[in-house]
Order: sequence, then C-alpha cells, then structure tokens
Amino acid sequence: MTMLKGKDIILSLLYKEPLTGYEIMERIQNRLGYFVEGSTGMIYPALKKLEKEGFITSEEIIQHDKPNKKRYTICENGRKSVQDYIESPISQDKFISDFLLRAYLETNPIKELVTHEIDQITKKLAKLIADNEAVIADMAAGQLFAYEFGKNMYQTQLNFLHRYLETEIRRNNP
Amino acid sequence: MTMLKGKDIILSLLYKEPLTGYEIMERIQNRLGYFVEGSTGMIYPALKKLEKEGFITSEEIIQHDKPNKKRYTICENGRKSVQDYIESPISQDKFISDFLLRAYLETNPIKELVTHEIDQITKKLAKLIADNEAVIADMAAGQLFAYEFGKNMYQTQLNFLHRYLETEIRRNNP
DNA sequence: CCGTACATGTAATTCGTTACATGATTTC
DNA sequence: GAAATCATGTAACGAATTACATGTACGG
Repeated sequence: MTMLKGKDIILSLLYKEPLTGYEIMERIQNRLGYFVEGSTGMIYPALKKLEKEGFITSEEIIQHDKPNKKRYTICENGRKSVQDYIESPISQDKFISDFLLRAYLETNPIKELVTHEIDQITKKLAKLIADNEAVIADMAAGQLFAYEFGKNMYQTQLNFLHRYLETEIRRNNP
Repeated sequence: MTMLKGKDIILSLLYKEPLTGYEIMERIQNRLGYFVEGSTGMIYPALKKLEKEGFITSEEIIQHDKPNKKRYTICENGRKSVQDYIESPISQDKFISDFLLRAYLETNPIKELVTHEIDQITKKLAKLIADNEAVIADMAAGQLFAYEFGKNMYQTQLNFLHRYLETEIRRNNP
C-alpha cells in the first residue's frame, strides 16, 4: 500500500546504468514525465542521502567545456533495494486533477475549464510524441508499451473533451 | 504552479454545505476518489487547523444512537480563501503510476503487470459506477461531467490493456 | 544581449502518509 | 460472534514542494 518514492525511481534508473543527477532529472522529466515526478529539489538531496546510506557511489567527472558532473553508480546494497522494490506490491495509480475537482464542484465554468484542459493536454501530448517518436525504433518493449499507453490516454482525454465542446455548441444552436 | 492541497478540497466542499469530518471523508473517498485523495490522517488535522485559523467553525451534534459528531461550517474567511483558490491558476493533472514505471523499466514481466493492472482498474471502474449510477438523475452538470470523464478514462485504459493481451496471445499462437 | 542547455545544489516549510487508538451500534 | 457503518482523532516520521542560488558555454 505504500506509495512510489523518489528513492525507488532513482535506484531503478541506476540499476540499468550509471547516471548523473542531471541525466536522472532529464529522464524523469522527459521520458517518464507522464507517470512519475521529479524536481532538482527532490533528486539531488535524494542522491546525497542514497550515497550516504551506501546504496550508490559517485565519481566526479571533470569537464572543460561544460560544468563538472558527478556520475552515480549503484552498488550491492542498491541492487538489493531494487529487488525489494520489484517484489513489493505494486502501488496503485494515482490521478490527481484540479481540473476535475473544479468541474465537479462547478466553481469555475465548465466550458472554460475544458478549453483550458484541452490546451494543457494538447501540449503534453505534443511533448510526449516529440520526445519519443524519434527514438521509437530503439525502444525496449516496455518503453514502447508505456509510451503507447500514455499517448492513448491523452488522445482519449482530448477526444472526450472535444466531444463535450461540440455537444455544447449543438445544444446552443439547435 | 502550486499543487492542489487538502485545504482547498475541504474548503470547497464546505463552501456548498456544512459537513462533518466523516462526511467529508466519505465524499472525498467515494465521489471524488478517482481524482483526489484524502485520509483521516489528513482530514481531521486539516479541519482542526482550519478552525484554529478562522476559516471554519464547528458545532457539536449530540446523537444517542450513534457517536456524537462535529459539523463544520465555512465562514467569511473560508469563503474568501475559496475565492482565491477559484481565481488561482489551475494546477496540472498529476498521474503517478508504479505500474507504468515497472513496465517502462521492465523490472517486472509486462504481461503480469498488465493482468494485475486490469484487475485494479476493473475494480475501480466498478466502484465508480456503483457509487454514481444510482444518483445520476440528481447530479449537477459538473458532477455528471466528472463522472463521465472518469468512466471514460478507466474504460479506455481497460481497452488498451485487453488489446495488449490479445496481441500478445496472437503473437504466441501464429 | 538573451535564452537555453548543461550542471549542482540548499533551506524552509508544509504536508501528507502510515499506522495506531477507541468505541458505540447495527446487521448478518 | 464477526463485520460493517458511524465517528473522531493522534503521533511520528518521511518526503516532497517551492523557491532560491550559482555558474559556464553556445547559438542566434
């Protein structure tokens, strides 16, 4: 019943390959962004803690053209922790929507909410496609699956919202 | 950009009518449960704080057949806070999915994940329908909209997942 | 000169989760 | 006798949000 934690996300990513904090952030925000969250305020402190607790180790990489960076590598303890995560019960999906709350309570006019939401989702869908379509050929099956799932979800939501607006128009112009 | 808070949810509910903590919890978990979260550990302390800060007032209602209860009523300050919330930017939908993370990273076998997810969503959909279908006639437009949105989302997800399994079977039995 | 990509962090606070605790009444 | 519904809470801890802080290099 416990919720998905930053620790699990980060360690799972490091399970596959060593990464820097910046790369982890990039992956979470771009590739996993539609079903997981992560900000610098969460990631860097988490990495520090994880290192202190012996789940990962770090090495500094000197760069001359760009700022130096730290590459984190998972170690024995970290792998064990990921194993525990994998064997732990899958936590339930969580969907939080300010949009639906406002619609439900009718605090804001539904039509405005819908228009705004269409905008939001359209952007998210465009980003999702932009981030993934180019690399689709190299994707592992799971990545492809997750991508298709997300795309499908966004498209359905958009369809639903557009349908709503059309029905509204018809209702006002009989 | 700030996220939806318990405070806003509770005050918005109290904006319409006075409610007890238990009723608030019931509403959040049953009616708003597919797009908002709330537990006793969040609701009761929040109510206490809200009262202390002068957003709501409470009165005790003595009952003889059942335990006594406290009914909370929103006051001037509370209404003002709800107004601020209504006028504040709509925070983005948040979708967190342990299921998709595991699928993406292929930590667990996708087929097992999908089967499990179908189970979860089927239950949620059944609950959503059970909670709403009976009272559909008395629903305000916004409630109906939110309900249809949620139902549509769950159904689409289920379709997607079932389609995946079927494709898998065909792939293995050419 | 401006914005963006690269790169790492901290500090404060709020906030919520998780789990525990209690207890009456009704229904099966 | 057990389970569900009604009803309210606390306590500890962990975790994340939000915002701030800093700096290089490069392209337009």
